[in-house]
Amino acid sequence: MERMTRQRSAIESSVQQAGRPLLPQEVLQLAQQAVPGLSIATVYRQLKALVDEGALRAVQLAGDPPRYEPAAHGHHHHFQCTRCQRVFDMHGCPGNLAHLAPAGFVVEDHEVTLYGRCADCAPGPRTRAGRRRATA
Amino acid sequence: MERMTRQRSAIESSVQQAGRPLLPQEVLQLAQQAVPGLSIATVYRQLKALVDEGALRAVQLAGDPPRYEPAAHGHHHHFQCTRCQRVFDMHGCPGNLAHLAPAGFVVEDHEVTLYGRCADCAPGPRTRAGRRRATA
DNA sequence: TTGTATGCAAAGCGTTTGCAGTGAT
DNA sequence: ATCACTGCAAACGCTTTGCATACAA
Repeated sequence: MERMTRQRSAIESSVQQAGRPLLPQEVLQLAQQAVPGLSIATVYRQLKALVDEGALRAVQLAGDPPRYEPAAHGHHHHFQCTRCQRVFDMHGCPGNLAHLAPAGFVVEDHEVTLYGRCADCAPGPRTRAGRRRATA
Repeated sequence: MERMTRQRSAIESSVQQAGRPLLPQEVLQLAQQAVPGLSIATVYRQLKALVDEGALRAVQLAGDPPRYEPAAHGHHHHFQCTRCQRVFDMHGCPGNLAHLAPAGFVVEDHEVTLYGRCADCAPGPRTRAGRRRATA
């Protein structure tokens, strides 16, 4: 079975603690803080293994490379900031989408993604100079 | 400006007449019926140019490479068959999605994709043996 | 004639994989 | 002592790009 290596736990906990879906490169950078010599190949291998085991889920959107998040988060959708490109979780689900499909089509699943400005990048009166970026 | 070459018109009309978003490889195959020597590099170059000019739109979903459709189709969403992987247009739009975003987030756009079985690949009573695949 | 568009092949880029060495069990 | 895991580098698949030629204007 799977062995508990420093690499594996560093990769898994990076994703578990991130609070938003992470790119493989972001996982590498975070996990390298715990395991300096960590290679990108191991990140890819472990991310794939963790997805297969059901610990993580791949979030694929709009031509971007896949991001990874804890599978425990349950059904939800995502919001991508058009300025900083980061992806955030959204709670709630529009539901009742099956009627959009053409006649004779069977709907099994759905994906909803919103695009716009995250709280940090939003324009207008709420903008404060010097606001720090959300936890990476 | 853009020159009207055989390659360009073959590529554009392939996408215009397809009836569903096409992958670059599919565009190549269709356009090669009109221009046998057509190269994949030219397909990529022209697809990019046509998107920049506003004639086509790129449809990007779930880790797949981008597909291309006529920009004239207006706002709509897509359905991807989990069996044949083809992508189809859906008319209609759930609307009222902005409330899903976290407080302070500004929604500018949205993307909705349904997954399931297309009419050709649907299970159950409608299935007929020997049914031919829809026009590729 | 002029310069963009093309075809070919090489280069990129993110991801995957073969291999021999490392280290968890 | 095993044998899965790791790092490295080569291999991959898709897309882009450099370059000399072809051809639309």
